[in-house]
Amino acid sequence: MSPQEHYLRTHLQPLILREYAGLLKPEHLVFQQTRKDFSGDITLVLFGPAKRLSMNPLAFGERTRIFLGTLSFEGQPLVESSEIVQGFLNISLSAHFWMHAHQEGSRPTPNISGKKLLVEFASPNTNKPLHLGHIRNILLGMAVSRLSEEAGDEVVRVQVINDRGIHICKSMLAWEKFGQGETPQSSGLKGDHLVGKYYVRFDVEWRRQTEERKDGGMDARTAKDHAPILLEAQQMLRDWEVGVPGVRALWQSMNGWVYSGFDQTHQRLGSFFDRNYYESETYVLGRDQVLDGLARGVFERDPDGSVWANLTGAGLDRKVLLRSDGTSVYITQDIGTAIERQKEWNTDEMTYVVGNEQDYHFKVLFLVLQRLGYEWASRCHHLSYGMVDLPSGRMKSREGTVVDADDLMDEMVAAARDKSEFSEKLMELSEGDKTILFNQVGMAALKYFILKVDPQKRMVFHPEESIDLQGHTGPFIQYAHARACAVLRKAESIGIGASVLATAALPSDIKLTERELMRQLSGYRESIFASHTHKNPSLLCQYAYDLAGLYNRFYHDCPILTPETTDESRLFRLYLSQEAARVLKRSLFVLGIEAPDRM
RNA sequence: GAUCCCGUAGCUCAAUGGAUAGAGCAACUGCCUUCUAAGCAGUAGGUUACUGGUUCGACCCCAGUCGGGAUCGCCA
Repeated sequence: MSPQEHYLRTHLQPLILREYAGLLKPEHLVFQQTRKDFSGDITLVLFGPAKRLSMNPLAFGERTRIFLGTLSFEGQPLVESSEIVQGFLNISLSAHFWMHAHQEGSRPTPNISGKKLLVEFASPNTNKPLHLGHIRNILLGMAVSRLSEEAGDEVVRVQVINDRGIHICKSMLAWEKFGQGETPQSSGLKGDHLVGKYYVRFDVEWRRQTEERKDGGMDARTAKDHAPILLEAQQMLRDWEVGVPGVRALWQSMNGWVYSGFDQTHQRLGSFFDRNYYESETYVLGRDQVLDGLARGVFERDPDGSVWANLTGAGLDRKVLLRSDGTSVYITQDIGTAIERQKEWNTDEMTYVVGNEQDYHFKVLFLVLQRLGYEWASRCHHLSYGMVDLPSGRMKSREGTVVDADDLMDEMVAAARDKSEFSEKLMELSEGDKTILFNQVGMAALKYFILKVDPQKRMVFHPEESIDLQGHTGPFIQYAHARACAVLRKAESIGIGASVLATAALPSDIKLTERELMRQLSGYRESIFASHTHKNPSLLCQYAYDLAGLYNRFYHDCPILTPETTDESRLFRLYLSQEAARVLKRSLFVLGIEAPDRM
């Protein structure tokens, strides 16, 4: 809740108790920011309360309006003006109040919540490099983590790396057959890309064999499912499982290449983990829990020996948990991992950042955990996000339309460089500093592009057009910040530094833009809170964009260091610049975006 | 077939059940000899897929229809 709303609610309480006791409660009041076309800061919607009181909205509004007129804030009238328009009470609060409110609301909650959350994200396979889909996942995971931290929680970041299975065997086999000993060192290829190359190579060979056999008269299904290279890969998986030393050694070295590649990508993205889980270690987990559940009658066993959870009562299907041969399936492992992790970290909440194609899987998983009697299952949350599509539809590795994460970052950074490499403003920067800057700007464009969209929704990425550095973008917000920094630098150079700014006070007269800037600043904490509770970074994106836009307008409307500006206004405007810069930088930080001082 | 998600300007996206549905891109018009023009100001662009319903009020909630996507494996 914003400071202004909180203040009004609190101070309207006496009126409510006195006049409307029993009929109206403070929570029945609905406030919203006043729309642009009307004058006012905050608006009380009159319809709801009026209805509860069986009153005319106008009458209720007028009585409230008069009461508000009697309120004071630190010895001065709280309300500057107010008017009722069509069932809305528009209230302008005093500049004096805004001076207080923006300081109050623009800082994160000071106290630690004591809550510990676990966020699982990224969770790649080790047979190919990361792509745009992973980027969305990772950025969401990092952003919700930071949001939680900003809201006062402790966060544990983890990922589960799918390092075993037929997919990695395919890469390994193809490398053995066609690789001629190629390594990242020998070829200069990034490790994950090298392994991905052999995954593709496998597929090419597999298709070749399939076609060859189809031409030989075999039916398509058999040709594909019994192609020699696939059989070899399956044999390799069996060898891996029993621990054949050669296979294990190759597996370790190829996975090692992939991890060093992933590390580079994560470093550029600014993502990190407190703990990695490897499926090669966790895939055996969960079996015991399932058997235990079976013994307790939570699950049922079919005649063929397979074990099932019957979820039909909850509107879902029956779900197999153990195969008839007693081995685990995917969800078995997830059950085991969740339980293990809860033991290890004892968190208050677990969030899984996973694409919405697994919505059903997580419904089942949480329900099964609940049936097993784990009360914390109700605090598990699937942060489901939509796919990133291309204009042509879904990315398909078969058709080579997958947007590679590293390539994409390179392109964004190159676009940032193209835009301003020869800009006069950056003349004094060294080449090294420019490189850092263009990285910051390019990555900001990419991250903001992803994060500004509601996670739940599918989004479309245009390879050419989406590389945008103007308008509703990350660089726009960075730019507002850099602008403010430039003013502050200049001020400092003429002797108005931070210590002087600390003495800034409200001038006798302020412009609308200055007031709006204070109002926007006052909404920071509320924005963090909303983004955090809804696990939706796009809300914070919108907030930061609005703040940046407002600062740009302020910058345009309110000259600061010019002679005609009075001393008190100059000081105040510098102070507002400092505050805007601070909150912009903080917002960007939570979103995982850097805020350069000049650009 | 069943279930879930989505459908808003030419394009990409906003809008706790509240006022005349907002931004950006693309198009067009202005604004740099003055603190950063990656900016500011403006023009144009809409039957919120469609049909009903709920109510003081619906892009939002409910029912149905149409379109797009996903899931429903002893795959992961």
